[in-house]
Amino acid sequence: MNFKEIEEKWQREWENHGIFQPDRSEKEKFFITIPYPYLNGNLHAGHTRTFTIGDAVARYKRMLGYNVLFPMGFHVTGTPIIGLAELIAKRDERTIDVYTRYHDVPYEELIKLTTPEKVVEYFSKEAERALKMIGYSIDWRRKFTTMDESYQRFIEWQYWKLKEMGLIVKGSHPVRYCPHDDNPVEDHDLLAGESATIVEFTVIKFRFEDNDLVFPCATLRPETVFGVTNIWLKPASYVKAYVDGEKWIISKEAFEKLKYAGKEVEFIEEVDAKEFFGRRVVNPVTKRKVPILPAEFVDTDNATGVVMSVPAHAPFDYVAIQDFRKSQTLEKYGIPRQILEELKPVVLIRIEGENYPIPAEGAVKELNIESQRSVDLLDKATKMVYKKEFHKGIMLENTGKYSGMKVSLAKDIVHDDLIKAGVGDVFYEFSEKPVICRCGTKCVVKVVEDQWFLNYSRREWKEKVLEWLEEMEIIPEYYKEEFRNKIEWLKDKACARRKGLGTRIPWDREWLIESLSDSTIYMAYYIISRYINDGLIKPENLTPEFFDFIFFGKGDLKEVSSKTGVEENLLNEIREDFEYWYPVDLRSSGKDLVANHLLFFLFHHIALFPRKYWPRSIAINGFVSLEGKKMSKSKGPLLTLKRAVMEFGADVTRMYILHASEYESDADWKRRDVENLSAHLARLYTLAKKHYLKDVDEIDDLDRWLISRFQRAIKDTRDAMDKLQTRRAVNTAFFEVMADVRWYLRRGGKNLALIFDDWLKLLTPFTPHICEEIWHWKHDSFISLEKYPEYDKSKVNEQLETAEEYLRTLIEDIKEIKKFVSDARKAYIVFAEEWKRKAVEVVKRTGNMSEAMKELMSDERLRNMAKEVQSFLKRIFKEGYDFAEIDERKIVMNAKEFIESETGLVLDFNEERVPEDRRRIAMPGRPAIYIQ
RNA sequence: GCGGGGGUUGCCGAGCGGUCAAAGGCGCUGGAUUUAGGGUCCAGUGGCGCAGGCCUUCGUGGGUUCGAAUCCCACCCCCCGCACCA
Repeated sequence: MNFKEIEEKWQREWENHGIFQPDRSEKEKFFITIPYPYLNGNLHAGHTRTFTIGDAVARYKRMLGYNVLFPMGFHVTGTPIIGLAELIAKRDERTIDVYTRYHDVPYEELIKLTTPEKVVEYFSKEAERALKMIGYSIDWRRKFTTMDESYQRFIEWQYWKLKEMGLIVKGSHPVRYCPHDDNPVEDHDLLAGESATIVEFTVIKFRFEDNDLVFPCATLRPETVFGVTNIWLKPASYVKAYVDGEKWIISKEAFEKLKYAGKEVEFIEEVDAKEFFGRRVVNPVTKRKVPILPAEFVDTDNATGVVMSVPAHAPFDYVAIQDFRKSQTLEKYGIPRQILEELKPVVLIRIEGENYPIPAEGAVKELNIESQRSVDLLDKATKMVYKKEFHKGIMLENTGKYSGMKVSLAKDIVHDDLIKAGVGDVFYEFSEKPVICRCGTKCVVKVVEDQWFLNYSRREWKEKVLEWLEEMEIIPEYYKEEFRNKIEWLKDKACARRKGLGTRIPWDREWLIESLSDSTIYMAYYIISRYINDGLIKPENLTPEFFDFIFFGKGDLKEVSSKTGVEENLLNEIREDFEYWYPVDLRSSGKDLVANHLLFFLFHHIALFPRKYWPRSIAINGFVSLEGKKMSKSKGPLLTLKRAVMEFGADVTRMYILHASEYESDADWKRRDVENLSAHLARLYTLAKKHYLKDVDEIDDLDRWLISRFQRAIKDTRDAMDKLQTRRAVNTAFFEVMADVRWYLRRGGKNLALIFDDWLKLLTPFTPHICEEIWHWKHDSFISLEKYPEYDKSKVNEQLETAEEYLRTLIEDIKEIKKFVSDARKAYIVFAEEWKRKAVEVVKRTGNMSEAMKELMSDERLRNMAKEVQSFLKRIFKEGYDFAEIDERKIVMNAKEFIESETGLVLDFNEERVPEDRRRIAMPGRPAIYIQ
């Protein structure tokens, strides 16, 4: 058998007959979408998984009788494609290597892709080819890319709408930025510091006691401002500068950073920190005058380089002050020693059950820290204190209006209050350093001003989304909680970019709409795109009136027609299409999109469309790794969809990926397992060859058993597919049916054809090509369009199933015993005597030992063997008493030859030959076996 | 740290109060096959056992229960997200 040939043949046939191109009809519709892929490379195993699941569901639903729409488009918005084109143009070695080696792009082809347009052109063609090669039932009439002019009209319309609704606001936000490239930096642009996040420091302005010089102390713990005993500067050169009109003392590094922080900064002069030591500044909150002191641990490259000292709660500060006692530092700077008196820790946070009166002291003692040079230990101590106080701490009386508040709460409130009072500010800093751009420059945090934001933090919007979430089906269910949390957590999102491909913000054309922000409701665009692809709609027809009419039914038909230049009939047609297909019934996606795209997908649908068009369900699937290794588009390893299909075939690839793990968990692609799987599939084919076309003989119990078992497989498979549990579905439909089939054949079954049609149908969503092929040996229709098998309860025969199970156990038992008998020839079978059956029945009814005994003893025959009856009853109670109602003798007699061939023993039913003590073991459902 | 998920027999993974030594696949072992391998088919695959049995396992430690892989509590470990990036 040649998988490849079969697959190509049926893909051709499907396409020629257009069987996956649904139009509006009387049938109930099912609209399933998978996120369109981003085209900065070839489709890989991750796509393979998400798409195959989608296709299996699409095919399944189709066979259930739904009119299924399963469309696909391509995403090209954003910077990576541009970046890729640039790298290729530059002949970047690593890129060339990754794209030839992992993305399977031939070198000669690759080096031609020097513009974004060429990249998109190439990869979209490749993607479409790959998606066809694996046999997805996609309606290709609707494809598009997000660069298409028509799509841009659609996005512009959407953003005008959002703007009208007041959902787009202006704001600023911090980004990672390279001063050299003069551009924001993405993860893959970094040499170091990929995991660094942007941390927001609170700046508290301490003023000189006798002039307006500001010492901006940066802290992550603004709530401890009440415990400040002094402030720290490093004995080094600082900068005096105007910052938004104030004179600030800051480190040199901070001065550079502030230039990007959206502040007006002007250099005045360099100053030596020495000048300030011993002099005093005023705590803007407590008004206490505190001294400026030197400390080596101050990192001038962290925030402002000016630090407030809270010895009670900050181990660094505590230890630095201790150091004064041991060293001559104070003398060195001419500071009187009495100052130490002032530096006593001021405790301002209480923790229930805390051992040490001063938390910082406690941590320092616990870790045995001697000097401020033990930076690692001090970091650890800081974390310890911080963690404890943040979660369990309560603000003390000396914190004024914050007294009694939880620290976790007070922190933010103090921060906000400081800023409101004009004595606070923010300073953005990286959580880890260094952060270095590919060009070798140290990155900074830049605050981007006047940017457009989607106002996701708006309460009413969130409420609506949260409310709808409760109505939706989320698969797996536990993700609903995750969605709830993420909706709450979602803040305003910058939706505009300076660089990249995409659509310009229609009212501010300097900005482009960011790539996730243009992909929120594009499923609605699939309805229109087919008319665009047919040439019936041109970009110039896509006026706001057009979209308003199609999506909302807004406007007078005649007027809309004249304004858009689209015929009335066509407008109606498209409007009806939309009403028919919308909403999206299922959006199935990888779990990486939960906290972004899927949220936006919900938010935008809910904002823009009437309730009846809101998404019905979302499903989340896991990732794919390769031989246990994480895949990476830009670094490898990577397995392209195309390569998988070329090497293993479409059906094998599909079945493997569906069966590799259950829907929500991660799957691992193991080459060896994949190879093995083709053997399984080949077995199906071989079985078909042997049995599918055979006429069915008269049906016997064994056939009925197979049919009965098969009913369960149908039920289980459907149940699994309804929950998108593809692994379970494949396991049941393929492997477990296969196991039954093997038993059936081993038992001498001859009529496998009985279930074959239905078996093929059952498997069609998973392995459509081979099923289509075999099906056509007998039929002219497409199995892909056949009706999915239905569970028929009347065909389930419990008795027969129990009988087969009985037989299986009997054979196992005989084999088990046989192990212990050398030179075994005969197996004597003795069935339980009739009275035992009766006894079981009595026990079942009475459920009580003494009552059962009493009743049985009323039978004279049994009374004569009271002892044996009693011990039997004991045994039933001990071992349980659930025996099936089957005719054991008949079953064994009918299967005599089979048992003999399976066990290699001759069966004998002559009870005389069996010793008394063996014979007595016989139970209903479990005969005595004696082997000689 | 916060939030979500998870730790099952050699591996992947089902099971989620009794029918569980625990589905299915992989791997391994043995057998069959006009028997070189490979493929295919069949069987076995925790330990012990001269009779269908017994013993020990489901991250660790407790608990609830006649009975727990399954329920409760504590602890340990792993994965993912924490954003402006597709």
